[in-house]
Amino acid sequence: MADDEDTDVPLIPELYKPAALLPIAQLRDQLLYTIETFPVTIVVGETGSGKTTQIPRFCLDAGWCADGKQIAVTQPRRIAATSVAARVAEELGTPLGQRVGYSIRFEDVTSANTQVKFVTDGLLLREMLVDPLLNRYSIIMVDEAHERSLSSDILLSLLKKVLRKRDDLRVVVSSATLEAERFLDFFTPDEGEKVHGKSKEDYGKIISIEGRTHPVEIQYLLEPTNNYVERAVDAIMSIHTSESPGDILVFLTGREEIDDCIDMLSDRIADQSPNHQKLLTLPLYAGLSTEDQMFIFQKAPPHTTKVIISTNIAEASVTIDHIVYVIDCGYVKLRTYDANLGIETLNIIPVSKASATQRAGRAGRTRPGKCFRLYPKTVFAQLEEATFPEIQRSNLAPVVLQLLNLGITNVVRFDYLSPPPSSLITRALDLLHSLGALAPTGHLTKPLGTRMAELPLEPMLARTLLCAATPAFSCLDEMLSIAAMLTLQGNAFVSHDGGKKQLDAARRKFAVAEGDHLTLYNVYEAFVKSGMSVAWCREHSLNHKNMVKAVSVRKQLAHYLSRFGVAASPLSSSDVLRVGGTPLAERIRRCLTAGFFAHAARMKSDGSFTTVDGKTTLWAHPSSVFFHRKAEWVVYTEIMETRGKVYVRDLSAVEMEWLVEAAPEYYRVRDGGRR
DNA sequence: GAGCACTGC
Repeated sequence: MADDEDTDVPLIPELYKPAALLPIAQLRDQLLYTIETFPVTIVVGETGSGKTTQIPRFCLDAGWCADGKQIAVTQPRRIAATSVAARVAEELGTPLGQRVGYSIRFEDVTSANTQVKFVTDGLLLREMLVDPLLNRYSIIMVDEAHERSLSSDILLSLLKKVLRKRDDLRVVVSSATLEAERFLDFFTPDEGEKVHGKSKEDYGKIISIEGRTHPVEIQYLLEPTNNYVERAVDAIMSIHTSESPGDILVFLTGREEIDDCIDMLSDRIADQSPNHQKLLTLPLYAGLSTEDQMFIFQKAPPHTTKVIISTNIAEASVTIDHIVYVIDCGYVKLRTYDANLGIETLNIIPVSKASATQRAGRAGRTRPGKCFRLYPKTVFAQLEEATFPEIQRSNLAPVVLQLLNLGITNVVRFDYLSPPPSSLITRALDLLHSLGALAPTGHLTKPLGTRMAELPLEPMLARTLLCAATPAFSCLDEMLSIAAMLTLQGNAFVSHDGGKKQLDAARRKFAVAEGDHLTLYNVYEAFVKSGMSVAWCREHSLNHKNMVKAVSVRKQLAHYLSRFGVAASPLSSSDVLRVGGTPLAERIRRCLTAGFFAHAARMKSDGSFTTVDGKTTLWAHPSSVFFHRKAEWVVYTEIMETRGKVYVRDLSAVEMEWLVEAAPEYYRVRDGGRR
């Protein structure tokens, strides 16, 4: 099997099946007819239907690339784009990167001969800045659209606009059943309206493809439970003692629950007789190092049942073969954004029916399976049909900035698949205005606003980086490293052997009194000096894969800046440390203030912080140097509420005067009693 | 005092 040998891909995708055996083969002619006839085709297909690999092949064979045009297939995740491209290339018997290729951030495996290109949806969005009508493509297929990710939603809106201008383009949207009608309605013209001579009826069509999964028997609890972790342990033990042997996948919501579950399970296993079939429990969540994640793919030893206890990562991002039993707690941890407070919150909420169905399906991939839902059937009936779209619960500043840069001036009346609440858009516009990206006319400022939009960074960080290049701050080299480290979102450090103490000790070695940003800078510098060593990372509890990613991000950011014609000021090495009498470390913190002035807080005597308006109490995240140390004013780069407590991460000590200097208007208005 | 679900440019 090709997939097993594909060492570049860390997680092994679905089992290989000969193309001709897939149910989709029988639908070939109907699919091609629909794509030829209708501008929009909605394909409804379960996982395992072969739609992602076969539809591009059919279109290729039918001549959709004859005139030098390409077929693009978008994926929400990098791993999917690369692994599916590899499979299609193999099926066609061509080397990857020739007729079939992929393009993801930092990796463009395509050539002049490429006809079918797999891309992440975010990357295709960026491509629209250069080629707004996507003229090089004859067909664009948006896969996994039912996941309703921020970028696939925006992409669909933009494709609708492009279709109004290009009658030769075909759009294929692949979706789970429940959302298909919604997608079709979105694309088709209104009643009585016509687009390129086509009315609602002849503009789009839905085609269903059956999957090839095995039946999964579903069982429910009779009564609701208030402790699903305990019930999960009960269910594991009951499968272990009463069902035929088979690997088990358990869905819980987060790391702590997973650890608890494993602890409780090991207590219960200790009671078992030694000659019984054994249980091997393995945690799975994104925060684990790659090596630890790989354990789940290893075959269990003889007479051993694998029990994988996972977050939502196993629902769509990671596919594990040979799972026979699924245990679903019925909840998921989901991020929402409070536009009034500007705070993101991680809440545990009930899953949607679509999610529950997807989770259950994980049991039937290789043979008939069973799914145990840790809630009553009546509860399932009341679940939402689909997960709340990301666009309705996110900080929209990055999206709004991107739309404005694409020339969409009225972001309020933009044709969203699901319009976000206006408070989210207003908040985003306010922020962009305060950062100087937005002119009073509603257009992006030039060059600041357009440059901020082009950088693959959130707006506050983009502005910080652009400020770093100005003579007053002169700290571009340093800020590039800091920005790259910040994109790791707190995942620079990792505990290799589960030792929390070791991790904290490693962190302390790099810590400096000025705060977390300069600490991150020290980590980056030390990593590069180590020769990007794996052993060095292990010794210092650092995630090597992520550190390498920071190096790539830094390179990409530097490339953008040089394209803007922005470079580090040509200071001789003796001048670098002081500019106009200001030391480097202070310039860096002043520069951070210029981008993150809206994220200021003041420390109280008990070690907690208050926001500038005095309304919210914040706590330094335990990973921050200010978890132990004192400061007065700080700016922070990230804020998130978990379990009723608001945590800030990545803090730097600043002076009140710097805040007023950085944003006199912002702070004056606040003193005047806004909000 | 004690901790981030998951993606992506």
